[in-house]
Amino acid sequence: MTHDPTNDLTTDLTNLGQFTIHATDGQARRASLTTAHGVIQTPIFMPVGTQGSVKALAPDDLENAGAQIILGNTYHLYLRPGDELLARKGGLHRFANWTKPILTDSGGFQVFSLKEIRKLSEDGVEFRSHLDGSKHFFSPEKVMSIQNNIGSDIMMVLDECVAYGADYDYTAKSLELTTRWAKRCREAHPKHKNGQLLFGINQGGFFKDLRERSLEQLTEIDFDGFAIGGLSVGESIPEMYDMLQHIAPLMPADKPRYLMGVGTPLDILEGIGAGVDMFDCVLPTRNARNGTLYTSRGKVNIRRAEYREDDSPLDPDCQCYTCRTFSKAYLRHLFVAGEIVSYRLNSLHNIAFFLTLVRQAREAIEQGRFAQLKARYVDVFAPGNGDGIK
RNA sequence: UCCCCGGUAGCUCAAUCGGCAGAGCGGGUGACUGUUAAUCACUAGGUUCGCGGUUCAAGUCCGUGUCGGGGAG
Repeated sequence: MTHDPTNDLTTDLTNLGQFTIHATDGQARRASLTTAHGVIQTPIFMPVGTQGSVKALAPDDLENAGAQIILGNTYHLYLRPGDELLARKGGLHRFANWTKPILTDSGGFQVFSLKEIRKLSEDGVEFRSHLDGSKHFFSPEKVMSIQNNIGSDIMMVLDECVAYGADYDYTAKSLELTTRWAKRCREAHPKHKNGQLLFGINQGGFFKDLRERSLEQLTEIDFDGFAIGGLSVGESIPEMYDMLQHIAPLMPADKPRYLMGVGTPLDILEGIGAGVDMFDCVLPTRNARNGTLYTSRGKVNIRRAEYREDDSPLDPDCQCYTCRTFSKAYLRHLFVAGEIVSYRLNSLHNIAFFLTLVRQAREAIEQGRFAQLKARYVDVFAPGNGDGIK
C-alpha cells in the first residue's frame, strides 16, 4: 500500500519547490520555500524529531515555540514503527498530528553514527538493527520508497556521511559513491512526485577540491535544494567554519541551502552569514534533557547549586512558556528531582531560543543589520567571552 | 545481669591469609552538533567508634570501654 500525501495538502502544488529570495545582507539570504504542507520562512532552524517526535514535546508545544518544520529519520522510522504502517496511517503528518512540513533524513547520518553495525557497498548500506540485531538493506531506491511512505515534504538522498580524519583517497571515492546514489535517488523519485521535494547532499570531507567536485556533480542533477553534509563530525570549529565559508557561497544561489546537523547558536549564525538557509540539530533538545539551557545571557546549567534559591526567570528576555511561568529555582528542582516535566519545559525553552535566534536573523537580514546581530551573539557565546555561565 | 551480632566517605555497604581503605547512591562540576543519549565523563569527601596491646605492617588479631540491634533471664 502506498500513501499519497497530496491528499491532505495545504498548499497550491503549482508553486511546489519555489524558492524566493526576499532580501540579502552580504551572503546572508532572507527567503521562503514552498512545500506541500506550507511555506517555510528562511533562514530556519528545524527541531529534530527522529522517531516521529521531538523528544519531550507535543505538537502544541512546538507550535507555541514557533516551529515551522521538523525532522524525522528514515532509518529509525523504518525500524519502528515501520514505513508501511506509517503509510497505512496516512503518513507521518497524520499519524503524529503534525500539520506543518516535515523533512526526513535519509539514514546517511546513521552510516556515520552506527558505523560499527553497518556495511557499505556500491548498492547501498546494510544495517544491523540497533534494536534487535536484525539485518536491513538500504539502497538509494529503498530509502526513497521509505520516505514516500513517511510522506515527508523534503526528502534527503542516501549519502555516506564520512567520519573526520578520513584520508583524501577514501573521501574522494566516498563522494563519488554519494553522487551515484544521489542520481539513483533522483531516478527512483521523479521530480515532485507525491508533492515531495528532494535535496542532494554535498560531501568531500575537509578537502576543498573534493567538496567542489561533489558540488559540481550534484548540481548536474535536478534537485530542489542542496545540503552540506559531513560537518560537525569531530573537526575543530575553525576547520568547520573554514569549509562552510568556502563551500556555501559556491552552492546554487537560486535553491535552498541546508547545513545538516549544525549547530550551536554561533554555528547557525556563521552558517547564515555564509549563505545557508536551513539548519537542524539535536543540540537544543538533547542539551535541554541534560540540563544545559541557552539564554540571551549565555548557557545556563540549570543543575548548578547557585540556582537553588534563584527566583528569577531562566531568561528575562524570552517569551516562552517556561520563562514566563517558572523560576530558575523551580526549574533546577525539577531537573535535579528527575521530574518528567523538566525535560518538557527545558526542551520548550531551548527550541524557543533557537527559533527566536533565526527569527531575529530573518529580521536583521531584511533590515541590513545581520552583522550587528551576529556580533551581539558572539559577545555572549564566544569562548572566553562569557560562553558558559553568566 | 549475661550471651550473640554490628559500628568503615553525607547515606547504604565492600575490603581475600594481617600487606597501598573502595563501590553504588548523594554532593560539586563539565561534556553533548543530519539522536543507538531523560546520556556520559570528571571531581571532592576518611582519626575505619574511643583507649591500650601484639606485629616489620592492624579496618582486619587480643584486651577494655562505649554506642546500636537482637536474644536469654
